[in-house]
Amino acid sequence: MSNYVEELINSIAQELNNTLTVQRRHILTALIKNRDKHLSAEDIYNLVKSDYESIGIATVYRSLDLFKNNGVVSKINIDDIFKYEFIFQEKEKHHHLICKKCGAIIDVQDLLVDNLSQKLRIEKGFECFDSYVSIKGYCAKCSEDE
Amino acid sequence: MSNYVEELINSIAQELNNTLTVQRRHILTALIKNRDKHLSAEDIYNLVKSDYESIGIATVYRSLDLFKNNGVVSKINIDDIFKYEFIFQEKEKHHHLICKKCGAIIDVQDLLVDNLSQKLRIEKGFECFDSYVSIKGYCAKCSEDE
DNA sequence: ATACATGCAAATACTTTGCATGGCG
DNA sequence: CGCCATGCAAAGTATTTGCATGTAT
Repeated sequence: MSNYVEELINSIAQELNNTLTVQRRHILTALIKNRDKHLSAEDIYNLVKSDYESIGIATVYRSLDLFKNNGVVSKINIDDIFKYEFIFQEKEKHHHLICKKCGAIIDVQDLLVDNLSQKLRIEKGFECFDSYVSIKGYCAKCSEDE
Repeated sequence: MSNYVEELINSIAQELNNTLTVQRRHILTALIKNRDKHLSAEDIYNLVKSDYESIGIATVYRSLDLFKNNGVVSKINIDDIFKYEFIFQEKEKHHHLICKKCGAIIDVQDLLVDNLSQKLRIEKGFECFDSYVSIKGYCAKCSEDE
């Protein structure tokens, strides 16, 4: 495993009061290594199983829930299926373009107005700490094919 | 039922080639009357059941799917549960502020930059036709209580 | 010894499907 | 008649839970 991934995981371990078991480390590793993909609970289960045979699916769900509650992963819904993704920076926005034709999921950032938090606080009194944006349409490739 | 709701349903019937059965009318009515709420499939089932006893849950799911595919309702995911809402205007955006404390769901519009579609087309070649935004945080009331 | 995490299997949603029936052109 | 929508029940998925066991302080 790369030093980078290892360091990242160790810093998360500290955040979680060093409660990172072997299983949880495997799950995090799978998420970090596949940060460009969006994994379902079962995807993660299978990935971990390939080098930690005895993992149970319940542990995967329990761990993902723990990570979600600690802001380590985000649980998103793409076309009626739940997927999990590692959150690299606290403030990173998780915005997706979803192609309705080929199913491609394109990550984008900074779609929202910059001062959104401030605007919401002033106009609505709403204190936001997480946002999720999904935009459906046709990706570049599929638009051409039209 | 108000004339308004009835007219609305009739216009949808036309869009769907007049395939609006009694059951589907009931489901639509429930959705329209509760347009300020976000209903789960079961919520809808129970609402319809109260004045159309024989409705089956499978019909609810099948109808909601039909409506979704015809752009009549949108299926959104709020805190890991699927909810359905009637779409009043073709171009209306489905943007929500979700309070993590009291669970309030506040609809907002025009959160995104105005020229988003154009920007996406130019920068990413992505042709968008629908967007969904969910922002989590504390609503005005719960922020105060902090 | 205590507390908590795990794996397994069973239980629980939630949603979809097969099929016989029914309504409508 | 032929077609499609329906209700019911059964089957599928996806996820959660109970519990005995294991592991680490």
